This record gives sequence, structure tokens and C-alpha cells, in this order.
Amino acid sequence: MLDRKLTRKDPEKVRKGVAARGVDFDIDGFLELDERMRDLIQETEKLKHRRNTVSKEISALKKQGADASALMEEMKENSGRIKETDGELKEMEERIAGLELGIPNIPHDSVPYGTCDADNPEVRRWGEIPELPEKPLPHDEIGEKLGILDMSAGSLISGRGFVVLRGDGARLSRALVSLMLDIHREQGYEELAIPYLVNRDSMIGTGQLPKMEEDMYHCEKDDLYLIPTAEVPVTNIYRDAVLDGENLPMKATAFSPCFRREAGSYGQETKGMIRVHQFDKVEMVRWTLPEKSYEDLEILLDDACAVLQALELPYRVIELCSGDLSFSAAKCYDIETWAPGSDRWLEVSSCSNFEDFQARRARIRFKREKGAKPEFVHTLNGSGLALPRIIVTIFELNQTPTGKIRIPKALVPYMGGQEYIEA
RNA sequence: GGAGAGGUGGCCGAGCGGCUGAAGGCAUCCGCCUGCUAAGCGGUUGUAGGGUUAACACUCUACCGAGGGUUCGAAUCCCUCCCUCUCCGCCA
Repeated sequence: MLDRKLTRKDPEKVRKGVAARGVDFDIDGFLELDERMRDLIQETEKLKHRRNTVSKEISALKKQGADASALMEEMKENSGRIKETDGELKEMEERIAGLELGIPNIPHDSVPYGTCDADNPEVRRWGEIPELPEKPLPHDEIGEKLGILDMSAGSLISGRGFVVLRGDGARLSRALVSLMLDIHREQGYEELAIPYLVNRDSMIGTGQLPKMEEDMYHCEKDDLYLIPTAEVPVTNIYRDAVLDGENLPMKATAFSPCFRREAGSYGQETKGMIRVHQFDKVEMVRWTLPEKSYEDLEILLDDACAVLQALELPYRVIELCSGDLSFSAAKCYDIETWAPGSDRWLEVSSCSNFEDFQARRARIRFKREKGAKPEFVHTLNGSGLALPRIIVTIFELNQTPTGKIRIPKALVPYMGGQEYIEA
């Protein structure tokens, strides 16, 4: 959520920011509504002021045993008016708040302008892409051959977009989670184990709702949502809190499965385990001082890259252009690994600075010192990392001519000393 | 799921329908006092929104879990919901 005062004071900035994302939003209509609401506020407050003063008069009169019925009669009418204007005001507030929740964050000044992912500039690369057999196999073929990936079992028990890992495949997945959490713990993140079902307020807090409702799994009976990322429960642990500024930045990491309906994605994208409805991910979240958040974004990015370096997987970092930014982000880097069997780069992490956009929605604040006014923190998060695509990359990049998969050295201890996955 | 108890300021805790933004205590900060420590004395300290101001300030409104209702007037009465605790039931 943007600062309403900013929208009032500098509508041009908001207009430009929103336009850079390719979003059409009627700022003028919004401001007009805002203005009308403020008029209405004044009107009701005048009436309420009258009510307060006259109530005291009535009380005084009654105490003296005098007759207050004339005033009471007047107040009856006044009360009716208050009820009316209050009702109107409430309606208007809801309308404005509804509109406001639909305004995306404004891209940071450093974000390059663009309309789609083709406009995302590459920031840097790490690692060498190794020699591979003439025709590298895609991960799903490798996995099925070795009996460690079972696509048909997934669709049998749940449907399209669900996969089953078996044997060493499942163990590899578990090993990856442990390695990632250990790395982030050493980087100073507090490890959390969090709920995978959250309430609506949490989903609004981080910005998934109301915009992305169609992409979320929802349990109607209990009005709970399956989390699309651990970002939601983790960021929301400090919803409505006032943090101690001296403790910032605070940082936490958590593993969770992620549930996404992926409404509207079809075709090649969905082949194998590249895009599935449920996947595992380790996430990092940071709560930081506003003036430090862009420094923090670079650190966060490095913290995510550290995992890929430990796994010896070559990657590139790209910066999302204005038109490709997610709803809540002010700036975002994606990290991609090379999947030779699929002949493409795969996004395995997304590191974003939300500035105070989420904090404002979730009311996460801090005080610089004891008596200071509470301010909104800046929140950031990044995947560290998304599992299935890492598995895809390991399968495809580490396949040997003899049809085995080499396990990255850092992972070997987590695999009980096993160095290869073979049939 | 059933029965009961409860949700008040940073914390604890009082609160007859009007004089309660809210007693009292603790804590905070400021000053006084005490040669240190402890104690004592006086004062101070919420959040959000509106108006106004260059700004300090000032002023109004709202907020006692949330939302409704009754009333001239609600922290206080009524209803609904949420949460916490205790007991019972059910279940990994």
C-alpha cells in the first residue's frame, strides 16, 4: 500500500510509477474520492463535537434537577444525522481502501524501464557451464529413467502439476532443504517453522490479496489460504508489531511447501517439474531500516547466491524491469540457473525490496528509540532457493555420459556420503 | 465440538450509563534532593485521522479484542464474531 499522503502530495510520481509497470489506474478519480471523504469527515466530526458538548450540558442540567428535554429532543435529531453521515463515511472509506489495495508499488528510481521479461537486463554471471553429452537429456527423462521422479503417480493421486519424488530423488530434496537452511542460519537468519495455512489478513499484509486471489488455494470452510510462499507467514509474524529499531535488521528463514494454482499457465512451461502446483522452497525475509533497505537487498541477493555457489551451479542474475515487477515489489533481482536439457534459464530465486509497501499493509513498524514516533520498516524477501528447479538443474547439468547424476560436493554429507545417483 | 472464565494504555490492574483518554501501581523521560548505592519529592510519557501552521504549537474526532444495537449520552447494557485460558469429548 502506498502512503495516501504521497498520492495526494505528488500524484504525478504515483501516476508515472504505476504507468511504468503498464498498469492503468485512475489517480484523479481516486483523489477526487479522497477529497470528498475528507469533507465528509469534517461534517461528521462537527456533529460529533456538538453531541459531546451537549451531552455534558444535559448531564449538568439533570444534576441540577432542571429540564433537559428540549436539548435531548435536538440531540435525537443530531444522532440521526450522525448515523447517516457515519454510514456514508464508512462506505466511502471501504471504497477508497478497496481501491488503495489495488494500487501496485512504485518502482524504485534505479529500476530499468521495460514492458516484459525480454527487457530485463542481465546483471552478472557466475560459474562455467560444464561439458555435456551431445544431447543432454531433460530432467524428467533422467528422473523417470532412474526411478527417482514419478510424474504419473503425482497426477494419479492429485492431478496435473503434482509430482512424486522417490528414493534418492526424495532424499536429494530433503538434503537440499537442510543444506540451504544451514547456510542461511550461518548467515545469521533465525530459522522458523511456520504454518502453511494462513488467514486473509496475512495474505493482504504481504500483498497476495486481493490482486492474486485466483492464484491461491483457499479452504472455504475455515477461510484459510494455503501459502504460495513462506514469505507470507514469515513476514506476518510481526504484523501489527512495533519493533525495536536497535534490533534491525532482523532476518528469518523458513522452509515451506508452496501452493499455487497457476491459473492460466499451460504448454511447455508445465512440462516435468518446472512449473507445479506444489513445490518446496526455503525463503529468507528481512525487516530493515528504510535508509538501509537497498544495501540489504544486495546482501540478500548474495545470501541467495551463496547457496548456488555451494552447489557449484552456474547462474546469472537479472534485474526485473518496471513492467515485469511483481505487484508489491519496488525492485527485484531474479537468479537463474542454466538447464541444458531444457535448453533454458530457470528462475530459482527472486529477491525483492518492498520498501514500506508490505509494512504499511501489515502495520509493521519500529521505533528508533524509546520515545520516538513509530515508523514503517522496510521488508525484503528472497528465495534461498526454490527446490524443484534446483533439482532440475542438478539432474540436467550433472548428468554423466553413463546416465548417472553427480551429487554436488556440499550435498554429499547430507546424502550419507553418496556421490552419485544411479539406477 | 461441549461447559465455564476472560480480553482495558509499554506492562500489571481498577472502573455506579454522564464529571473516564481512562483510578492506582510498575516502567519511561525531565527536574529537585541525597558526596556513592538505595530511597524521597514534583512533573512527564499512547495511536490514528481531520483542520490549521513555514515550523514549534494549537484544536477537533475516533480508539478500553472486532463489528453491530439500545440511549440525548456506552469501556460500562444487549447481540454477533474473533482470540486466550481451564475442564470435558474427539484425534494425529
